[in-house]
Amino acid sequence: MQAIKELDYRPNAMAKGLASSKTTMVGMIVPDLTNLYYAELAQGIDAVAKIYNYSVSLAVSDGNAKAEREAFDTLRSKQVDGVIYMGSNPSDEIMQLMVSSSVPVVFAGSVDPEGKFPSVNIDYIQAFSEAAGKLKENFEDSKIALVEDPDNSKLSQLRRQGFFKALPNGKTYQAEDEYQMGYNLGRRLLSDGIKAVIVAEDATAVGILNYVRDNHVEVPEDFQIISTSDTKLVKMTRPSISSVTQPKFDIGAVAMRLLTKLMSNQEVSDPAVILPHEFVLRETTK
Amino acid sequence: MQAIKELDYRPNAMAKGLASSKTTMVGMIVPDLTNLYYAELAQGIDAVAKIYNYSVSLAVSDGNAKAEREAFDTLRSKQVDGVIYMGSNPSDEIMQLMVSSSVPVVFAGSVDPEGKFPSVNIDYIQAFSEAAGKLKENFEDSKIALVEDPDNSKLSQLRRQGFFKALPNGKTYQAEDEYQMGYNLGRRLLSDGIKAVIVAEDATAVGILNYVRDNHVEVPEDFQIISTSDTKLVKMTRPSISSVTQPKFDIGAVAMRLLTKLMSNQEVSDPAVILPHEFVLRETTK
DNA sequence: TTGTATGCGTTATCAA
DNA sequence: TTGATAACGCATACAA
Repeated sequence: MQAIKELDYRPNAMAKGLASSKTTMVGMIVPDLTNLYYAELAQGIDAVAKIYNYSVSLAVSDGNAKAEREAFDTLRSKQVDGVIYMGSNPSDEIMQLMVSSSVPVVFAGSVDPEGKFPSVNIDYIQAFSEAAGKLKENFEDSKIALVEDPDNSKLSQLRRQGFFKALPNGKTYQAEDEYQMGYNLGRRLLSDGIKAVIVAEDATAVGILNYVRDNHVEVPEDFQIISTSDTKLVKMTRPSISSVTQPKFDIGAVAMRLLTKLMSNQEVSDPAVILPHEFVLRETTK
Repeated sequence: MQAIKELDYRPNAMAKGLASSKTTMVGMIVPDLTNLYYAELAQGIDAVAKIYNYSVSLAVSDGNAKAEREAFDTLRSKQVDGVIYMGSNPSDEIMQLMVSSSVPVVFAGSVDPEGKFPSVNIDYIQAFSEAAGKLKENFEDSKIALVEDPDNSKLSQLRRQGFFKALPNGKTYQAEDEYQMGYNLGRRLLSDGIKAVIVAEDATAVGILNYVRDNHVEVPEDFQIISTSDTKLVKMTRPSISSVTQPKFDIGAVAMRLLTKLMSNQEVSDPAVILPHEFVLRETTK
């Protein structure tokens, strides 16, 4: 203890890792850090990683299959003890890699299409069904649309399932998760006579809102919007956007906690954790 | 090559690291991932880290001295080959740790108070002076305010220096980098008769804008706003916010590139890189 | 060029 | 309980 002070000794993590075959490092695969949804998940992940003394190795996947694969590969070569996967549409390729890799994986705010991995999510079907229900009161089905990712991911399917459960005759539109894509879509929505939308991604929702407002349509009088991630964004617009809320920080935190259990071979009672969502009424609905 | 395929052999990064005393891992200290300014820097960092085959180990510092210290400590124990520091106000503590640690450090979008480390930034004095100049045309000095972080960091000093260079009789207000803090400050600004503000942080700027608008003040007619980070946020508000633009992705990228040079002991010609900024006129100024 | 031993800083094993 | 020693998987230096 004396010497440890005097020499400012610090254990060498690599030697430790080599000998114990544990790195106390987890990989975090994330599509895009500038997407606030994932950023907030990441904060939750980081927070509990700290508590359990894990470092987190970042791997931005851009949501494309190749980068995703490479991200997972470098994580593996780094001998991470586990990985948190985020992404709306995991490629078949990475799914295969993951199942065959033997490192524990948990999905955070992302749905595993085959249900092979533990995951933490909200009940998307229920959430989208409820959101659709709010709009049903004011408009006929055919005037209400779901704006979803162009991918045909399991997540998209769940959202659609919930949406159609409440609105069997609702419409669907595709737009990538970008502000400008939403803005561009606004034109089509208006010309198609759509009166209300549920939007899968916040940035897209803001884009739609701005297009609609820029074209002098009154919100919520003549057009209503419900967003479904409830990031900081939707509180910053005017009118502010009503939204399904998700406990994003907690989703990340619980996912990471789950992973720590897996990494220490503890039993996991329920591998598919569902956290509660809510609905916040703001100014784009009434 | 045959065997490498058959056995799906992957080199063990730890053994490699132990033997070569290189980890091909860099640490990234970031105050808050949900701050889009840092998120965009991080994307730039990650992009060139990939190119040079470095992994990046994430360490969220919350901008507080203790967490910052711990972040740096765990990075060191992980034997990272270098670290990218981000943060508006590095504590004395971490500065000391860094100088005494012998691992290469570069500051990205963050100013080193003592100029001891290589860094990548814009010319804050110039940028804030120019921004202030735009407002000077329309209002008298005493009606124009700089909204800055409450910390008295070197960065804040530079901003102030630029601001006062153009507006010797300008005012200053403090607000933490949060939407709500900006919103709250809005009240004081209006009651003090302020007519135009330059805001150091985007989220704060949006808060001010919304307060002002919510209280039926016309923007830009009766109140003008200039933001200075130009994150996605400022394009999403209505009116959209005029802003000093920063090449955030590039700042991160160049910082990481610089770090790779340092890590391979190459000479670095200019350790304090200044990247060009611009000004984008949007709807909160005229 | 190809092969062989030694060291990297720990953990883990086994003996004392 | 303590102490010595063999892995851990790769680099590196040296010998063949």
